[in-house]
Amino acid sequence: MEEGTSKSPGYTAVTDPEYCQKWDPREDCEVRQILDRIADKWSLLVIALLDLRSLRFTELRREIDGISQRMLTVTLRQLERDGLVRRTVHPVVPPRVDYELTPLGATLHDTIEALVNWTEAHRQEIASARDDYDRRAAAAAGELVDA
Amino acid sequence: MEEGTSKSPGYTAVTDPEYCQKWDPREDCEVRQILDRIADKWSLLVIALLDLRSLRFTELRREIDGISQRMLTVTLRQLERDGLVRRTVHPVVPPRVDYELTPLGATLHDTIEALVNWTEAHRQEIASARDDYDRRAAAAAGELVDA
DNA sequence: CCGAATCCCTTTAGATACTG
DNA sequence: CAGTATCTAAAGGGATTCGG
Repeated sequence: MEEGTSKSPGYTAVTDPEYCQKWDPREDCEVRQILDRIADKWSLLVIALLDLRSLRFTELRREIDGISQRMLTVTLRQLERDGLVRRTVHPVVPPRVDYELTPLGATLHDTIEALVNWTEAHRQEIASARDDYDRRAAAAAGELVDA
Repeated sequence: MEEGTSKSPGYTAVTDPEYCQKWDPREDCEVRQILDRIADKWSLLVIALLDLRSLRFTELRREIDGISQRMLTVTLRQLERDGLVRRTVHPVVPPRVDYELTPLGATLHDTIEALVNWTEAHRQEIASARDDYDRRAAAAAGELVDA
């Protein structure tokens, strides 16, 4: 166990201090901080859409059903700050702001695609797992009433 | 463009109605619903840890710095409901509850590893992008004061 | 008109005390 | 030990307003 680097690059023993430090949320720009940004409800959606083609603010808003203007603005600013998205303001009337992935943002393509594909591949299993769980929970609640 | 399935399985044109419906957050167990669960701050961390080995409640709590008991409980319940995590209660004193990935949960290994590896590989770029952004923002604020 | 900043209110997360 | 209950803090959504 002295080495343990060949099999799984990002994974080591849970008790490995280096592993724990890497995940420490207090360190600036450590894995947790970045993961919290990427693994975000809206960020992921924005990146997935911009990976197809560059879009305007309103186009994104229309595509992402349920997002508020405020959260779209906030999300885009965070992604811009992290260098994943480029924001281009066209000084025209009416105003036009285009958003596109930067080269860095584009490197997320494979990763996000993998995530989306996994989700699509397993949604039926998850749906039935939820049904099972809910049915059991309902049954357990029924027993409590009986008792 | 009639086919368009060879290159990128999960990706189609933004205006494709099927693509849009797939992402509709109102549909039960559609992609968005599942993605919101997987691509969650704590869920991802829990799954990554359980992918190494099964852990007890308190072990998870200790490993995931910053998580509250409540959010760990909530997260684990959601993952259990979705069939990704199995919860085993040992009827002993003091009580002992073990959490492990189900076979379904284990299939997330590659995907999550890819996400973690991407994060590790690009954290420097993101850190400098943030510095750039913040320095520019500060400079812009300075100009406003001057003006 | 579009993009975004602001205000207000609701929902959710986080901290802590308590229980089987 | 492994949670639940409760309270407080913060994030998110909606409507309005403003600047270009």
